[in-house]
Amino acid sequence: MARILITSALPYINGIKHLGNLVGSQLPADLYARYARARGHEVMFICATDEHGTPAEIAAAKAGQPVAEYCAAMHEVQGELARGFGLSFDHFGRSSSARNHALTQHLAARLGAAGLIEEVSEKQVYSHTDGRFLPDRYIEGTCPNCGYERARGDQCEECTKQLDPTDLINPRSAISGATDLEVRETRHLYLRQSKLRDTLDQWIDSQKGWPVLTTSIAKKWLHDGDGLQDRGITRDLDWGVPVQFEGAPWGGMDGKVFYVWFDAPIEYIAATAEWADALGKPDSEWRRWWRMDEGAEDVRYVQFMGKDNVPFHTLSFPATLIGANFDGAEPWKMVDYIKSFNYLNYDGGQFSTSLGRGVFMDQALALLPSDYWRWWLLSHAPENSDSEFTWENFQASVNKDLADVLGNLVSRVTKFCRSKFGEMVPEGGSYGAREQQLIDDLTRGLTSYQNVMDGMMVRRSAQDLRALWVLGNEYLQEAAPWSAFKTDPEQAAAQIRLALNLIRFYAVISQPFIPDASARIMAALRCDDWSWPEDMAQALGVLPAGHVFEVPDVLFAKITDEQRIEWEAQFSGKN
RNA sequence: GGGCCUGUAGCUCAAUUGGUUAGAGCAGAGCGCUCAUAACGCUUUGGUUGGGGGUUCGAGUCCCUCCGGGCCUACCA
Repeated sequence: MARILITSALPYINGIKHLGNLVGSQLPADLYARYARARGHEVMFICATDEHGTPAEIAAAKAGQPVAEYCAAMHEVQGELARGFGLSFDHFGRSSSARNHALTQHLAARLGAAGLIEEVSEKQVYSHTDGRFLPDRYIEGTCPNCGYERARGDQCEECTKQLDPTDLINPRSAISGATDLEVRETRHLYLRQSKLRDTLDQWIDSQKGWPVLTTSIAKKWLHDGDGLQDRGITRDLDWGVPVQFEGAPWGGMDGKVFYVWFDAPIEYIAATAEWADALGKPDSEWRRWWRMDEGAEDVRYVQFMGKDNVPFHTLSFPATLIGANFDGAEPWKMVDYIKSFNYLNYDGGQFSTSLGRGVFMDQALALLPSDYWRWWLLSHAPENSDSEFTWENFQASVNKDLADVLGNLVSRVTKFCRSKFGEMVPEGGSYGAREQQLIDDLTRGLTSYQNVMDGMMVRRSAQDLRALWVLGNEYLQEAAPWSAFKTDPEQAAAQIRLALNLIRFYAVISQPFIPDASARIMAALRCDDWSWPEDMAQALGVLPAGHVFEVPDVLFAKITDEQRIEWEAQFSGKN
């Protein structure tokens, strides 16, 4: 038994996330958390909403709400959707929490004490109409290079030239279209992460077996050009963690907040504190997960995220934690493994919130139970390259894997038993060579499944699980209890007794992928023994002869062609 | 422009890191079964591994080059 700390990248607050966001971090993290718990490990699974930054303020303004109200409401919405998808967070926190305010300020002060904070004066574009400073990407204008009229302040998407906002001709606010822009001088704090470059480089090198995607992105940032650059960690915004606070080692920072990417990862820690608070536990309970000197030395920490999040998790967040321990007084737990994902595309293009293109979490749950989505998304997770959602593929995979291979197996076994023996595990007969072969095959298959699950090989795990389901159909075909019943009912009884236990076994091992269906199987079997199979023969004897069960409803109804066609049209984004 | 990833059967993906005849699932074809959600099982068709060149006893894997797809490039998060 180990202690495993799992965090999923924080979903941003400004709207409902689409399936691509889900499969890139929260869903695989949940798969791993559920599996780790099922294997008997002590798990702390943390997620939260990422609530600061310009987009949150703009989304709130659009919704006509104060930003705090907007975030509180969206947090509830996202939390409800997370529950709908069966995401088993130990705590779903908020980066705007008091805990995160305090911890972010504390860590910033520590970085200041370490000499890793620098005050920098820079010029930023201020919009009078919007009443705010505008990030480069929120300024639009004509590209001086190619004449494209909707170039953004950081880069022209037409000719890909890198730009400064001041390069733009006829600059305007992308939020309001206002042209009363002004360049103002403003002071900000920079994290001097360049000073930690070699430390970070060695730390990355010392990690074993990280995905190429993770290390290559980190290495790029460490060594590209002049190497790792210092980074501004404050912004001129209202909504966020105040930079000026009591005991701050700097002055004159009133009215500024920390940059969202500084406080967001810190929320992993703060959310664990929120967890303790919610349960009335003392601080020591969360600190034993995060402080090496307070019990976290045996914790294994795994992070899940999309590739766009990798630089912050491999560089700036570690720099924050390393810097905060400059004098050895605060050894924070650092990540042990970063599982990163590529993007999921939608039917030949990208998911698009603005165009209404693709399937979003709320829409998905309105169409089908979460297990359908969990299964398809996980079995097609974009681990090695971007992958693609198509309705045709979704229909085919789900119908075949869930309805035919697994659902129908449950159905044929329970219904056969009911018609021949009643809704009770039949007694009599004994297991022979074919049953032993099944046990051997299952043992081998389970070992492989466990290995790939341990290694967080998501697609491969789905394949292995499915292969285990198939073994059940193969066994039934060969054993043919419907034939045996005619000549030797006792043998048929033994075969069905095994098959009913097999179904329970499948419910247990499939639970990380399809928790609701697993729970329905277990309820129908009137069994609450979820113990992970350690010995296959024993696991297939959990339901004794005489145990009463009931035939469940169809586990997975098939997706019809009519439904598929309708959904294709509904989500094409052309309306 | 620079960097990284990627291209394998009609489709979605593997290939133990250079090692025998490139494998699975789906789709297609044939056979079997009749317990089951017209489900299941068995057999089977299908490949110049994007093109070309090179290194090697041996290349899907390494190198060069060309073509295609994608991502990142530090103030969206």
